Amino acid sequence: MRFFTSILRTPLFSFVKSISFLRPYHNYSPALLDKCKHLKQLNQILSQTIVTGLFHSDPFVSSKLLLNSLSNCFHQDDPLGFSHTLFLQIPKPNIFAWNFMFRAYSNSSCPTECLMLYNLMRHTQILPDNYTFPFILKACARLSLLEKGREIHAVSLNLGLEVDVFVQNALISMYSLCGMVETAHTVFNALPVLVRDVVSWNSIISGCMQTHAHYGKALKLFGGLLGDNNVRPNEVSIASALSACAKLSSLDLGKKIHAFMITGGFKLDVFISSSLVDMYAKCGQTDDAQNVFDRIPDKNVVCWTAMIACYVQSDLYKEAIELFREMQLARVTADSATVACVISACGHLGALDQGRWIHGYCERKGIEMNLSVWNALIDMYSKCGDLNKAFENFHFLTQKDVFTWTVMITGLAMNGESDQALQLFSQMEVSNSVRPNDVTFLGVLSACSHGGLVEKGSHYFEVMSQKYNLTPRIEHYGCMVDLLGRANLLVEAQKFISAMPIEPDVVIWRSLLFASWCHRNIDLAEFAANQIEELEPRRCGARVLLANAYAATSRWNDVKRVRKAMDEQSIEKQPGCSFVEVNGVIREFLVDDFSHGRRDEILDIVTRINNILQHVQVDPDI
DNA sequence: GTAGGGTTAG
Repeated sequence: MRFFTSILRTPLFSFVKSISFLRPYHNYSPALLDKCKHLKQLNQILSQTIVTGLFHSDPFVSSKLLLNSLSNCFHQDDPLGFSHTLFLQIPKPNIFAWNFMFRAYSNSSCPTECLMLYNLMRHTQILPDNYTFPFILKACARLSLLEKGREIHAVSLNLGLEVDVFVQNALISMYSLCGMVETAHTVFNALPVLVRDVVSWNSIISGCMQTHAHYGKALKLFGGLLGDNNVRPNEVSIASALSACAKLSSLDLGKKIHAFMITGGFKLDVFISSSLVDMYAKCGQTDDAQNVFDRIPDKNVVCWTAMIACYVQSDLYKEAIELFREMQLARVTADSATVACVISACGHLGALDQGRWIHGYCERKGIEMNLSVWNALIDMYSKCGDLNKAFENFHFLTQKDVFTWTVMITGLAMNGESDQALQLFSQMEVSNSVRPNDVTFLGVLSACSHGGLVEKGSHYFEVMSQKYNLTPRIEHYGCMVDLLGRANLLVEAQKFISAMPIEPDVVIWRSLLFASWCHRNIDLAEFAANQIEELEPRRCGARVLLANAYAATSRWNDVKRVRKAMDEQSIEKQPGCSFVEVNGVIREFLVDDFSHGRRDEILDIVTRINNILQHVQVDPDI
């Protein structure tokens, strides 16, 4: 192909062009071109049209050839290069040829090229038409070029396209993707009711969803679409509405839309099914998500990822990794969204070997390493205790977002590096590129708590609301109680709880109970345990801690009393549980659980597994 | 022309 591309630029090409009038025209056949699926065939036809002169004299022929090369996309590394060269050889491309190029570039990885070509066209006699504008506006939207978009809008008005529904729909999308939802609404409202179609509705709905997170507004608009007698919603409308329900965790409405879909005879395609899986997942309905997922016949990467993400969101990390494995066996290649979820699962399990393997998998499979993946990796390495590797990746990133800073700060805090965590937070503030959010402050406060830095903690608690206008959530109050409690400031901790503007939950009382136990304050421990019992009468955690507190002060009768009460109410102690990675295999261990064998037996099994693994050739991607 | 999945958390 490269050979041919270069031919187009050579003097030989000009020579053939100049003698082409000598040849007859009858070799070209449009029907033949429609069937052409290989570069070699296209080259043959193209050569014929050049030799016969048709390529340069008949705009229909050159446009048809261009369209064929674009739709076949012959070269994977540079999918549009060949077509672009071909296009430049057309002496006076008609509007069809221009629009083919605009369409291709507006969907490509370099939409800028679309605008460059548009500028080129504006220097010719050819005027844009109603097909041109949607492509150019899409390129503006993808590049967030609001001013350029406005300019194009003005040109379209000059050409009298204010009631063309294709152009208006593209304007709605462009304005909302450029952050101008209000203007998008103005365009939508200005469309005569009989002109509006389902794409107009879908465009304004997804506009509300994408950049400004106006999920409630999106659902109201979906209601408006249902009430529009001239338009019937389609699969795109349903997918957007489900996505809004997912974002709002609105299970009732999500179920209603699911029912509406079934009764309305909508096609349950892989797109809608993925939205359904996600909706049930975000509403905490793992079983329903699983049911929908199991029934999807041709599962693609998106629905696999939606289900893996569902497991991660429900803290089912082992299941998430297992499903990823099944996805490998189904020969579906993961993408950046999938690996971000799976890496997160590895982090939560402390599965460093698996996490490293997935890092390598990304490199082997050429998965796009976007910021979400790097953030998940940094988080995974620090959760697994490999702070050096986490830092190495953190420093490697030239662009950092609020997740990047937050995972690193939190990672340092949880590894006991409080001073370093606070230093990094200062760096974040100085860099002034990213604004910390409420989760960043959870990291900062937990660093203070683990380092016993009471004054600093109180300072940052103030900074959070006063400087950054962030309202502390129950989690932040929890950090503060933990901070005061660990520092043996039990009275202050109790006062702090009383002064909280929100009702304390069990986690707050558990922190106080734990601190009271550590510092042997039995009265306060009893008080906190009572509070927990009121909130969670069937759970045993508080009583176990209280019994431990009595034991720590040798109050054996009280220990017996608490244990007896637990027995009488048939409340059993929940066994502690932890995950251990043995040569990349995640094993779950419970306290007093010998299902994996006794210690020497476990070691024996581990040795045997190691021996087997040494002699087995495992496909590294399965 | 419009559509689905992702990273941080006491």
